[in-house]
Amino acid sequence: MMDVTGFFEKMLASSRIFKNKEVLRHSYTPENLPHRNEQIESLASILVSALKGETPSNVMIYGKTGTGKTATVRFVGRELEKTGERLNIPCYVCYINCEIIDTQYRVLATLARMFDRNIPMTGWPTDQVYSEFRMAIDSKDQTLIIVLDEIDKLVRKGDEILYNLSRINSELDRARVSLIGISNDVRFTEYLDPRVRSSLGEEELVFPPYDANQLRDILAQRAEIAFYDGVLDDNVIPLCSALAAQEHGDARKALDLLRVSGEIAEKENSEIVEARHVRMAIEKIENDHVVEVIRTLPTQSKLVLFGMVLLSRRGSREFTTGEVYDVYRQLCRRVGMDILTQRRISDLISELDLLGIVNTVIVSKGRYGRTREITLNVQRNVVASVVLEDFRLRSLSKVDLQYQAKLDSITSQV
DNA sequence: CCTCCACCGGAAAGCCGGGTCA
DNA sequence: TGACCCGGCTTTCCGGTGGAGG
Repeated sequence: MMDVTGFFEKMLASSRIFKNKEVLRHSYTPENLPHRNEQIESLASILVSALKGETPSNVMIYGKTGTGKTATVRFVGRELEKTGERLNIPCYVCYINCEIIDTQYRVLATLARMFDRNIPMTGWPTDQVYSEFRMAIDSKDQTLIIVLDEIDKLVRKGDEILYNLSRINSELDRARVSLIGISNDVRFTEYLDPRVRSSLGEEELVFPPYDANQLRDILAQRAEIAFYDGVLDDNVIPLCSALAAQEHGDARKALDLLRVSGEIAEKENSEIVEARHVRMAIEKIENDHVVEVIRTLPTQSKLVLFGMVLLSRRGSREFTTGEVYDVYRQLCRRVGMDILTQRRISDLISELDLLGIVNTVIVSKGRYGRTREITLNVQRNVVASVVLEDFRLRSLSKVDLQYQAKLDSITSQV
């Protein structure tokens, strides 16, 4: 039997990089938020009504991912609750992520459960859940701030819930409710009932992306807690910030980059994190992303992609829609899948282009027609190994080489 | 200058699984 | 429960096209 305790201790002791890695995760809400004072103050000035026993206006918050929307709301919400407690004025902030809780029923059930009501996962009429929730909160004089993060995800399934929540105050005697909606899509309100839209958008806050300098401050602040002193090379944080700033000023990406850089350094038992680790991290993140994208592709698209891998192993790097379609058809027969039309495959290829997995250019070869010229944009072996994970395509791995020979003989004849 | 290749890409309709409503 | 609807995927049909070769 292995000495497990010693094993873990050894691993822990060998980590000379991270002091507290949790700080670099998205879920962490820091003690203060650099470069968000303006937004914090605006939000606080709206929510302060709650401490005066009034109903705060509803707020819509817009901003791209990684601009600190959620962190700011969490932060201000926490301060509000703390202050309320101190002054003995009950204020509660209910945070709901609509990407996970994405139906009217589940939102109401989750809210009601926060007030200790027992609601079954499913089965009750929605009205009943609603009134259960209403009674739960109306039991005493209090202010409730309901935060609906990623609210656009909820709206796709109908705005009834928003309508109900936005007019709930008229059915309450003692409690007060106000809503905060968070969205990264500015246009989502277009699909709303005008009444809901105006009620929800009483106040609006916009979170601009961070620039490189701001990101640097954010990273520096977190790095201090996350890393041991002196393990970060001086140019690591500027590099991470600059790279993330190029890419839409997303603080989440910057933090990921920093964390992965540290993980890589740790794995290779390096004493310090250097610029080269950051560059490796970019590659790893990029690669993981590509793998994930390919993995979640429909099987048909994977087959098309696999055909492209085979084609690209041949002499020339680029190939046409027609060539891809021919190979694709043969692969379909091999694995016993339905053959889609060329029109459809053409669309699948466009999607792959959009995803950045391939590059396509429409070229005219005069007499020999007009077609897309396609090049693979990712490593062949990565594509092949991920595609072959698909259980319907397993049989291809054996076929691969013989097939390659056959393909070569066909193309050499032409 | 015209032809004609090999495909592009829009429009519309069919199919299918899932959800809704009376 | 069955009628109905919806959205995603796919097929069918078809007009459109840049440029090598005649």
